[in-house]
Amino acid sequence: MKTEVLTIGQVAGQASVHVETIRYYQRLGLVPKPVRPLGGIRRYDQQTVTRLRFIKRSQQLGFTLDEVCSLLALDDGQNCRATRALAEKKLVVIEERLADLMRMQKALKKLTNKCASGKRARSCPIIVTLLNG
Amino acid sequence: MKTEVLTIGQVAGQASVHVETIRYYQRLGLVPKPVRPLGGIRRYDQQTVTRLRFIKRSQQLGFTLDEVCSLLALDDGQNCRATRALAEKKLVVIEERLADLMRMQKALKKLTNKCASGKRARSCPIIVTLLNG
DNA sequence: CGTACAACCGTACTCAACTACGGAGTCAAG
DNA sequence: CTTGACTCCGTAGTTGAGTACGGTTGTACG
Repeated sequence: MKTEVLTIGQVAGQASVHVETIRYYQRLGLVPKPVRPLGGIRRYDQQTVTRLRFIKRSQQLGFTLDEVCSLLALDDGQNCRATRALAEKKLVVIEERLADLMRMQKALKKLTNKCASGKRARSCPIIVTLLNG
Repeated sequence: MKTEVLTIGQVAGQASVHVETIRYYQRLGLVPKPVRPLGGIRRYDQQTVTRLRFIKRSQQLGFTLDEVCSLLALDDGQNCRATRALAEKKLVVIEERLADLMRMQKALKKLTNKCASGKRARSCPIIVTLLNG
């Protein structure tokens, strides 16, 4: 049962990450570093690929690497409550960021509309707003 | 007409920024650096406060300092077209980020709901999703 | 055996927008 | 005339998630 057959480059290819990224994650402790046989190169198994995909998916959900660390600590799936807590906290943060961006969107839309509809005003309404609040 | 009466600290206070931030902006060329009288301290006028507020408001709309630089170049208000172009470009970026965050929000909501409604599943659905995509 | 391509490793750099630090000089109040 | 707050200046550190560099081994192919 020799599953450790992949080189770091092959793992990177399968997980669609750069080799350097894997080495970076190893430094952070997110990905285990297989033993290096005397004077040889390290070999990885499929689990590493799985773990990298886990990390990438978590990131796509907005988790930082630090938080991914916590998620990985729960990856036996037996701590649903803790996992859900993390997800809910992240959801709150995301909704705050959403509110922020929506405020910006609204303001910018208003400004560009004012600008577009301007009857060649003496002064650009965007600049005026930025100057005077 | 001696308008240059403020110290950097007073400017900072009026604009609600840190002194160090002003000095940083000066290095970037966003804020002019008044001449320093021989062996004295620099004095600022109200315009500097106005400019700092301009910068802050621009940032609140999502502009980077680099972009604020371009906006400042247009601050005579006579280049409405160029200004609007900047605002519209920014709007696009913001709407992309909004879409991204909304995707995350939706996914996280779905996951936490699954988790909440789980009849003590053997495995946490969040973890399972992260593991298997 | 030679060549070319990987892997290994540590260190340093990137981006943005600051923030911190340390030492020297200046200024106003008491 | 001293004290304490403030200013000036340059340099370095912070955060997060990598990316780049450069030199040394390892390895697969012919």
